[in-house]
Amino acid sequence: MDILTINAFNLIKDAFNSMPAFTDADGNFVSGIYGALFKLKSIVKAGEYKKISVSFENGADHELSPAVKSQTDRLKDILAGYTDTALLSAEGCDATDALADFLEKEISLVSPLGKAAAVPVFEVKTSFTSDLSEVEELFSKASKKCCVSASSKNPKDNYIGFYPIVDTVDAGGSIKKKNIIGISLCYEDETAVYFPVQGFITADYLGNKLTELSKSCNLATFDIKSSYNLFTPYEIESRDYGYRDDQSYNEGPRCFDTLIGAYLNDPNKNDYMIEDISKEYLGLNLEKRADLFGKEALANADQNVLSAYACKAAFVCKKAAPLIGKKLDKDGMEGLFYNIEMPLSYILFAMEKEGIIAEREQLKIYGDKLKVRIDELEKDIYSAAGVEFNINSPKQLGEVLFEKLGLPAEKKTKSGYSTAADVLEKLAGEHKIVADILEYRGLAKLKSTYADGLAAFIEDDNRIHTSFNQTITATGRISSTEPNLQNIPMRTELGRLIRKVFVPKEGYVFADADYSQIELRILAHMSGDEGLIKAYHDGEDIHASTASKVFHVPFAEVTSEQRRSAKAVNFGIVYGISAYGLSRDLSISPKEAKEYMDKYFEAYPRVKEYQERVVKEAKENGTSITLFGRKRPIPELKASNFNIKQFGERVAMNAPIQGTAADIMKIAMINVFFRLKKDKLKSKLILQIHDELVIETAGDETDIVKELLTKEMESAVTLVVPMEATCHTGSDWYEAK
DNA sequence: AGAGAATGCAA
DNA sequence: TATTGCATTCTCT
Repeated sequence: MDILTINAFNLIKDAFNSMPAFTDADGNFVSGIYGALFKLKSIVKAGEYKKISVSFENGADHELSPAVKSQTDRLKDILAGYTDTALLSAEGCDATDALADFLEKEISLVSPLGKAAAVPVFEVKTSFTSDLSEVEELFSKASKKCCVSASSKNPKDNYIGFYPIVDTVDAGGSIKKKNIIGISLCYEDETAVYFPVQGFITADYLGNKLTELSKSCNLATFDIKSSYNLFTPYEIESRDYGYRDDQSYNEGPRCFDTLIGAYLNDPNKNDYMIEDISKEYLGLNLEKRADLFGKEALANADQNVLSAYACKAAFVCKKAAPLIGKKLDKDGMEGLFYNIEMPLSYILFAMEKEGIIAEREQLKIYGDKLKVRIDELEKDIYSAAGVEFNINSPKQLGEVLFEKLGLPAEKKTKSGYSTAADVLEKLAGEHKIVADILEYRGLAKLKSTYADGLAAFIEDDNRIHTSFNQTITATGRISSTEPNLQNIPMRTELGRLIRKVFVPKEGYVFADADYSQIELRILAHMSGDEGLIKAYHDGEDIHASTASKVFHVPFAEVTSEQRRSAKAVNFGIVYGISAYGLSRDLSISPKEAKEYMDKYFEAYPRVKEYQERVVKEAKENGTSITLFGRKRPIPELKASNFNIKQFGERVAMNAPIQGTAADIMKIAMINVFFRLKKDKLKSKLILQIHDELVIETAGDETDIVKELLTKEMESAVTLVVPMEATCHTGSDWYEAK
């Protein structure tokens, strides 16, 4: 009777809906929590009830918006912090002053300023329309309002923001289909409008409108790659030349991807969401897409909510683009952005769209073959162990090996025994089960990740369409997901056979070209080391040459063992070496490894100077930089923790080299792509694997493409050492590599 | 369900 | 106690 039970969901919902929403510094809604805590405090203070109980029971979960749900969860966490945990139980806790004080304190914590305050809000008016004549008129207005003169310098402060709404739906296997269900347009500060794909307003229609706009206006969006299936910007459509190291991007209208720009400005982040860009560059809290729509298909979303969201996003693109651009300019990355990354985004789109044929039946046969052997090994392992257990579980495997069988353990990981391959290899002599486990592991990996894994990505056109991601890596490399086609096995013959399922279409072959030691050549260039440069000019085997210098033996007398060691040292140098790391790689003592390194630096003194220089500069500027101006901040260098600082130093040594290699490959891709286009060849660029490009080549174009590919890669950049690329052709990827 | 750890594949 | 990634499986929350 004296107890009041309050439902938290209703509390949050009422509070959230009855006042202007605001968020915390991370962009999460907290106004519902704020209101709920405030109401609770009032009730406690009023003293009408002796006991208070907050219930988190909820019968209609699916009807709640994600924003309400997440705030309710957070409220639960907050209230769980109260000393009397009966607050959350049915009995309830006493409505004391202590509870009121606790609530008061929590109220002050739900805002970044220590008190709740409304944050800046979007002042843009939003609407939507599917009326053809209205849409026509709006596009025409946009075009007039944002027209950029083709002759005079582009001020780059006036953008038409657009934001496509893309719905992702499962299409079986691991395949996801992406549908554009509308786009929003923002061409003035005050208003934005959303055009749902509907009736006469088709995706094609909207795409053509955008292409038209791109002829005369600067367009800004977020993740432009995802809108290329809607439209091709005029600058791409009309382009017939490769990379240009000039400022022609200052003339004529350009497209601006705020995602790519934000990535270049801060490449260390893991993800770039438009909400973050809104917050960071404009100080505006754009609602998180997941908060508004949850996991529901956007096609079913409330048109008003979707429209408002899309409009605000377009507004963010319009307003953030000039600011992102200004920062790029200030940091000397405008050229990198306009001359490399923006055109590259289209190339990646085209490569994804093209895809690569994977033969389903061959993959199945391969997988079945693996299965036979896996089953055999499984049986042997169980009988040797005396129990059946999950071999894939490091925990269970560790128990079997190190407790049941009593093999000597190296307790290495946080959660128990390490069963990593290098540990197991050392135990191979102890028990015959170990070799079986290693073989089992290898085959299971091939089956699950490659045989079965890849098969799930084969679409109706018999092709795998990977995603190339341009804004993931801290160094400027591209990455590949769903599936990752940049880590198809190569080292072992059995694994390498997977590549046989990747074949060109009828009448075509693969042309596969890779750079020869691009990173070491870049090191030679950037360090200016005469010995390294000379070795490359003389066309020497660089690892043998290094071995000759490090071990002080004539070039002709270098043993294969010495060459192998030298190769490992060369790799280590590129990664930012430590004696311990090298010793582990070569299975030698750290002392010996240190000697190798000292001799290496004696042989190539400018390399040592170079490494010291880049670390010093990185410490001064807080960033590393590539030949083409790509920057990577290295906050680790300021750390007080020795290991973290050491890591920062290795990063400072590696990032300019790996990053420059990435820059060069991107330039080569631009040159290759637009050369194929200009020469109207049927052959298409389909894969990039960091230092390797694959072209699906029409049979009658084989010689031309081989020549073109090699030449464009080798001449992408001119360094003090020659760039060398080797091209092979074949009727599958295995043969072509 | 989602996160993190362990493992292993590539350049 | 070497650089950059991504996928799978297991395990815990």
